[in-house]
Amino acid sequence: MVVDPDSPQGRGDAAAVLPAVRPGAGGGLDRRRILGAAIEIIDTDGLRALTMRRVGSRLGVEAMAIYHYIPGREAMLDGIVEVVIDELYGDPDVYLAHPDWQEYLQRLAHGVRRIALAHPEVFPLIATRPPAAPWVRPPLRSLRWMESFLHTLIDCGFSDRAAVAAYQAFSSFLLGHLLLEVSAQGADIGPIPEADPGPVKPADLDEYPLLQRLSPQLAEDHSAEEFEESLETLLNRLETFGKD
Amino acid sequence: MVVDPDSPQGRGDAAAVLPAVRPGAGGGLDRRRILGAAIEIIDTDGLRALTMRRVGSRLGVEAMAIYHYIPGREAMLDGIVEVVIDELYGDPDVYLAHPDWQEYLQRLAHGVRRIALAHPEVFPLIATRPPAAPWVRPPLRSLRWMESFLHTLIDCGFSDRAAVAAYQAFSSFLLGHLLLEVSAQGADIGPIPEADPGPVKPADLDEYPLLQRLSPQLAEDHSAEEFEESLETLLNRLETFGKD
DNA sequence: ACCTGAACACCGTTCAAGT
DNA sequence: ACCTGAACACCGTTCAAGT
Repeated sequence: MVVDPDSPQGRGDAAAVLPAVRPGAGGGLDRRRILGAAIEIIDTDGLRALTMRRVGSRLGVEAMAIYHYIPGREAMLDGIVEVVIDELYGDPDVYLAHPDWQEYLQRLAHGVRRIALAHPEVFPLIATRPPAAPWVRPPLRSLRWMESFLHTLIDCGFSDRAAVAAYQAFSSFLLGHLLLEVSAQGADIGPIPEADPGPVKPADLDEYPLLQRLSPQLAEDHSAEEFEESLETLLNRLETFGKD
Repeated sequence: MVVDPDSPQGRGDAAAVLPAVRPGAGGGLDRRRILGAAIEIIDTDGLRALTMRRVGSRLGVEAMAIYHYIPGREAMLDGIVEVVIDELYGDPDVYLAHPDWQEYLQRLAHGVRRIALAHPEVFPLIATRPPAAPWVRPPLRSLRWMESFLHTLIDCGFSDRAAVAAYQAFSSFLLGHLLLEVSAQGADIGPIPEADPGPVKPADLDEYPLLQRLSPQLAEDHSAEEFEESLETLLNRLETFGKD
């Protein structure tokens, strides 16, 4: 039909919209700076816009220069995931001593949620990249956070098994909720930021009387309250794990 | 690479000799057959191997022929998601009258789980493709299933609001659990089916004493039981929604 | 009516060469 | 030491042309 304006070959000026991080002179390339540029590109133009060549040009450099710091595109994606979840370490709300494990998990959950909402286009990557080991679960997919998580719970009297079960249940909760939340706000940027077609072509809804009746309620966004409620329920459930 | 041995028999000259009698028999290309080939490619070689050219060659046809049935790669991905979740309709365990909503949700959940495990490389697509409307939630992302879901619950005495809340909670549960489950079994095929590096380089674990101690337990796979348990918990929680 | 050949713009990645 | 130019093998997609 019509050429997709945000497809890679579209306009190329898109690169011009984002000012190069450090025009020309560029003080030294490094892994961290490259990953930062990549994350900015994803945040503004979506995953599909992430290209070795484009990351290079954002840094005032040819694509090939990147290979001196990061051994390829796959490694870049892994690095992006790592950098984004590491933002948790800079979050004073999370990285602190906590009175009890409930408080710890509350802060941790909200910290991860903040990250997901700040980088909605990156979160699917966090959710689906293969983890370092099969027992490392997204979205808390760093050994450091796993250690912290398990340590805190065991310190609070959880048995080893209960702590492990809690990690798994907590991961599944966060993954489901947050992926749903970012996907609802249009992650993966499907077609185009084109004319909003309204809430689904009404024609489609004709065959679904219930959807038609409920679509106003379906469209209401209660994700924040839902998150709090489900988190509360989860914590209560974990409490029963603790005593085994 | 190598010609696929179970691709449509014979050069397609047969189709030239025999005028297409029945679309979808032997030689005729159609949307459904194309999507089927695409799904087989993903199942066997992963998402990254899915290429217009490769789908074409699997069907004994040039890549460009596909564009007469499907308007591009994005549309193909959407079609794949649609076809895979539509497998639910063929599942007699699911598509049946049910004594109560608990039974219905149980069967539905297990049906979706079966699909996820049958197509672990497709599930991330189901999880992350932008849905038709923001209120359509993966993985139950078809209007038809949403209608069925809401209808069943409302028939069982749920209020409109409670039914909607149940749909959302159910979606989040399925998404979290199943994405975790398929990602643990190595979805998104990271680098290559190369030499298995064992369960994480032991060097990494040196700094994480707890992970070291718990790694045997972390590696145990209890996903099936966890699924049952969490589903049970969810159903109990939904029961409290019902009375509002 | 249905498919193809050739072409285009863009990829990731390599490697020898430049500074 | 750090980056680039040129090249290669692959993409998705178009369009006019073949049968």
